[in-house]
Amino acid sequence: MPVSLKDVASVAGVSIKTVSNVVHDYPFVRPTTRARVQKALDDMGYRPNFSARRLRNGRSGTIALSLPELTPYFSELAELVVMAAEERGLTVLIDRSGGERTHERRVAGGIRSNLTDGTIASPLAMTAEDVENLRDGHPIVLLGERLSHVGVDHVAIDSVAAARAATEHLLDLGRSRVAALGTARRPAGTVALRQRGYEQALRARGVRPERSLHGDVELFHRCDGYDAVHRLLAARSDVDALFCFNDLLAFGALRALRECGRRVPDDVAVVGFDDVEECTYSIPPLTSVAPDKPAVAEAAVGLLVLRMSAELPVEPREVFPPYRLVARESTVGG
Amino acid sequence: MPVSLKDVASVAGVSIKTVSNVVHDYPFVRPTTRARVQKALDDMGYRPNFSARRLRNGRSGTIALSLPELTPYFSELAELVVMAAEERGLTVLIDRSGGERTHERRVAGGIRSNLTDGTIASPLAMTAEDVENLRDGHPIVLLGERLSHVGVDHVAIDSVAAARAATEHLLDLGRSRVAALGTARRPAGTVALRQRGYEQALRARGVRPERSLHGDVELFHRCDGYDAVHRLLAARSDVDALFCFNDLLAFGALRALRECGRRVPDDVAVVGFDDVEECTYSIPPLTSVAPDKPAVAEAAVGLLVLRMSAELPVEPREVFPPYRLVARESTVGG
DNA sequence: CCCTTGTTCTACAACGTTGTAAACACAGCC
DNA sequence: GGCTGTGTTTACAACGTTGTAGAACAAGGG
Repeated sequence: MPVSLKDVASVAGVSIKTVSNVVHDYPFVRPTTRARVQKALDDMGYRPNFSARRLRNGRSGTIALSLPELTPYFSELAELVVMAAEERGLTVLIDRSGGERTHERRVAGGIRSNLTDGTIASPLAMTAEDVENLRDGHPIVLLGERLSHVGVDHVAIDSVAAARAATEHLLDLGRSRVAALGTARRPAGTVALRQRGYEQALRARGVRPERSLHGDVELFHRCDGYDAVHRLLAARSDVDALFCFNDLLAFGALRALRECGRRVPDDVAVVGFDDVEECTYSIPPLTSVAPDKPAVAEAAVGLLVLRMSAELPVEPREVFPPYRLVARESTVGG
Repeated sequence: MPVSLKDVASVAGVSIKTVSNVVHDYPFVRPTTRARVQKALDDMGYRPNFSARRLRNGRSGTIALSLPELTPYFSELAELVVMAAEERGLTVLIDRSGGERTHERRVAGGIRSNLTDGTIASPLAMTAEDVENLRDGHPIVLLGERLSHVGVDHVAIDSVAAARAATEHLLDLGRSRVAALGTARRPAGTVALRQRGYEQALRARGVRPERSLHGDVELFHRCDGYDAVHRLLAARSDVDALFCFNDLLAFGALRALRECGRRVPDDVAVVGFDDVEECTYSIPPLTSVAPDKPAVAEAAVGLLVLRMSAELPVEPREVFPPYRLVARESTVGG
């Protein structure tokens, strides 16, 4: 039995609008009236009805965060997005899209339909067309580098440069047979960029990229890294370094390497990507590319707020938050 | 510029209600009319306005999942809750409460106010009173064993029995100086239950619990486990087993043990709690108490749906999903 | 032909909120 | 007393939706 403005109004003996005015700290309310209304408000435990507000003024104060999965990196990012949004008085609706295209469409389409004022999405399976179609007027900010050609706001670290730095770090250690873990037969999006950075680094040192040093995967989970490393070592037992396209792959790799009797970093040096908290505690601790996650979250929310409050269409913007390579024992020894 | 029923109606040349009837598959619509309306619906890209629906019929089809943090266990659980809710046509709004009392109140109070139809909460800092006060009519299901005395639906594994089983597992391995990691000076909620199970197991084997085998922590993060183990080993270098109240503590412990030159499980056997995915890939893989997470999620959503659809007050129910101990190399060797 | 029954469609009200505009009270001033 | 201005309060409409009630029409039975 929720309490409405009407209920409060009748108890306080004023009009609905006056109660609304008190709730919103409208200045022209007589102090005595304000006190009386406030008391009724408190006594009755009034809570505004967000649906009605939203219906009335077209804003819900809620944004959607659509993530393919709640893996560690996305979880850490989600925490930061929630905090950044909170500072702006926004509530975040976290949606796990599962990376299935249909569902992601539903988010950008269905949920946005009046539940949220905007969406921050990390699209795994949406095409540029999907985004274009479903956006129509609904503010969207994309996380990650896919679809960068679409006219949409965009937040992503420079994956090519970061991947290149990670690979160079391994080369600097004197490793020459650096494998890439996370490649794909038909690389797209993030995979393509990291793969490019990896190859750039090799070529810059005069090392020829070899297909046999690719560890192809379907997904970016621990088990994919684990399986791929077993396959990789079977084919190329001389691998002496591993650049993993994300940390989960690296954790799977660490385990597989151990099972194959390779010491890390002595026999094989390993670098990950994302710098999730687990990196500090894995054995050995994992060297990783650390995107400035607070900056990513802040930029995403900031861009979205901007776009939500924009009256006129705004030129799509791209933000490239900083990153750095955090060297730990998986490359530089104990 | 969202499309409303009115817009579609005027294009299709029918009344608003007829469009609504088509949208809802109301049977008494002439096929020709239905086709005409459906075409307009599709052409114009009509999307229902959830706020208006919610306002009109008091249901939003959204439930809140309020978690203290997006740590691995909660992330895995959240995924399952989202899936369980999806099967029932519900959208989940994940809210990271941060474990701060004020915020958790806001969720059970503020957000519930008409954004969601119900709340699944894992309360860390709410008192029984808080829950009682803020519930009033709003369906709530609690995860975890705190506040079990409150008249609220409740889903939690039998923490005492599970903790006891974990401790017994260590004792069965012949360990006699089993430390508990995650204790508190003033144990409450989950901590108190797991501590009780731990002590029950010891006493059942005629082992006297010792205060010096407690590893007190503030929080349940990796770093807390790490710090506590360093302190513990400084005080009691004879520890030969470690029962950690959650997996993150255990991961911190694994690292600290390694730094102190203890081999796992040879010198110290380690058991965790929650069985997060990371357990399979840690080095060594971590023995852990594995709650049936899908069952937990299913039960929570099921109870909530029941309560949401209940006309009359329903007797509060408690569900205890099963759990099992998954033995891995951190206790049973490589 | 009227009456009933069934199908198809519509008008209206209401959910709770807030912006607009206007009403009202009461100063101070000509 | 009428005017202007300022402060305080209110009535009304509208946001998009759906339940209720009933209108309009056709078919079938007496």
